[in-house]
Amino acid sequence: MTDLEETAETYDPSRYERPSITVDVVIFTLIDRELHVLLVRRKRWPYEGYWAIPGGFVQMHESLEDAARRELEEETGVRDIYIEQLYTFGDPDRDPRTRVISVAYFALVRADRQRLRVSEESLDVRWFPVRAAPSPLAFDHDRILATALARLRSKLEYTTLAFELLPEVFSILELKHIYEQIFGEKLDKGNFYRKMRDAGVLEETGLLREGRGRPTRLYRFRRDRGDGQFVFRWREARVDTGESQERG
Amino acid sequence: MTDLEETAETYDPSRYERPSITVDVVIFTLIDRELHVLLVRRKRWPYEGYWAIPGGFVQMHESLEDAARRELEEETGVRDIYIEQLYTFGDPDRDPRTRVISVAYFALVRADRQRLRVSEESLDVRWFPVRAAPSPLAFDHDRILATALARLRSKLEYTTLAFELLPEVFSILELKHIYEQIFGEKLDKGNFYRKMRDAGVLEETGLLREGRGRPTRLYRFRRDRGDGQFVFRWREARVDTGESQERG
DNA sequence: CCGGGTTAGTGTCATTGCAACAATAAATAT
DNA sequence: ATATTTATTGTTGCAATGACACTAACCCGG
Repeated sequence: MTDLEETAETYDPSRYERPSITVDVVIFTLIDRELHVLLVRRKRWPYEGYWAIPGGFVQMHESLEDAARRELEEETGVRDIYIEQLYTFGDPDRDPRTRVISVAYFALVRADRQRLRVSEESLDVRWFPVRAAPSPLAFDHDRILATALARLRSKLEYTTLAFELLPEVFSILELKHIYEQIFGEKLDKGNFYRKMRDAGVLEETGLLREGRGRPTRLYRFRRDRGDGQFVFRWREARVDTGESQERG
Repeated sequence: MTDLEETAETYDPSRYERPSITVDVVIFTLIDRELHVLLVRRKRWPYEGYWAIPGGFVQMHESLEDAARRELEEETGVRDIYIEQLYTFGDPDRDPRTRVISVAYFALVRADRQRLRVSEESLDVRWFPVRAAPSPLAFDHDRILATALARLRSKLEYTTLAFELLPEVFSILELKHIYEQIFGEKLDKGNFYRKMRDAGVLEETGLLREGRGRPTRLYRFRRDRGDGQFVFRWREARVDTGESQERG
């Protein structure tokens, strides 16, 4: 029942008709304090000319996450970033050519690390503000994008994920801006300060940034902490991070 | 880059070497007030004689969830239950025969619905108490089981999932027992009562169950509510529900 | 019929977390 | 100087929670 059932001798991989497997990677970043997503414009049928989430085939020797990282690097030139598996989309008719099952990943890139590189396989590659992304996207990619956004929102509440979107050094109010952007609601300045200070995940750099008003203290994210008891919670509502099911 | 790149004419599915795709389903239920998981004993190489999580091939025409439900029914005869996608496991060497990618699902069956049916494809099929499950399991199934348990624990905190493990009609203290079992810690009787009563997801049946002491009031789960603002939270700690990443 | 055992269910209260919002601090622009 | 802008800290009241003590309803044995 489990997995394949042949013995070593009788097993023949070509006996079964098999779906194709791709990984698609939803990459978010922050540009001009706004959340952006990376899309590529398709060169060929089907959905020629449509924008799509970058992705590609899983090769036989690499793990799924390796495949996602490889595709990501081929697409953007960025490495060593935050990435996690999102959901696997496998409706029989999501691709008109053949059965294609896509393991979707979800990635965050730092604002100061963008070195976008256009691939030869597509017409164009661009960052879109998530609020102004083209629609519809190719295949079921609208749904994948929506799932990624839900996951992002959900995890912001109880992880330290927001820091992955910021540059090395940042101010508390820049961090607050991210939360507001992604939650789509205003947060109280004072309460935000307190919560962040007390969370113990910020390291003071001693740096100041001059501006129109009082200069801002700049902080660094303490990676050593954070992956522990850390829980933000800004409101009661919970959104599903997975799909049908979860909110988890 | 996204998905396949051939045109209609040049596309040839056999051009690429492809992994095999299976679904594995981790099924939990409650027997004698204890959490159990369904395992099957393998008949053939590899891992002959080892216990494994039930699963099987995805057919070309069916969705992943349909595949999971079909396998589940073939294995247990149970239908119309709670099921959700868990995680996709795809390490290149997780199966010694060939590359096999497994989309794992996570299911809960009601205690009063078990009609276990042994399949012909395996030596045995049995419910194991999760605390006393055989180890190691076949393939990477220990890891899959651990992931499912983490997801279960996590979702109990903010969903109404616990009810899926109970019979139609139950007492509040039975519900409390589930939480205690799965969280592995004692909960306060009084606080539990209040929380459940105020959550607005219980419907009084008027029924009583006689026992040694004072009779218990029996309740029904209000499916109409629940999938809304409903949030239980019994402690601060959060565990990841996915894998590397989540808790979501 | 009375008191102890057992399980079910309610009340009380002090602590904590958090949100609203007011106040102060440190710079720039005119 | 004084207004303006942005940053940071204080105060306060409410609501959720946890610890724990208490009451309720049944059985049973004398």
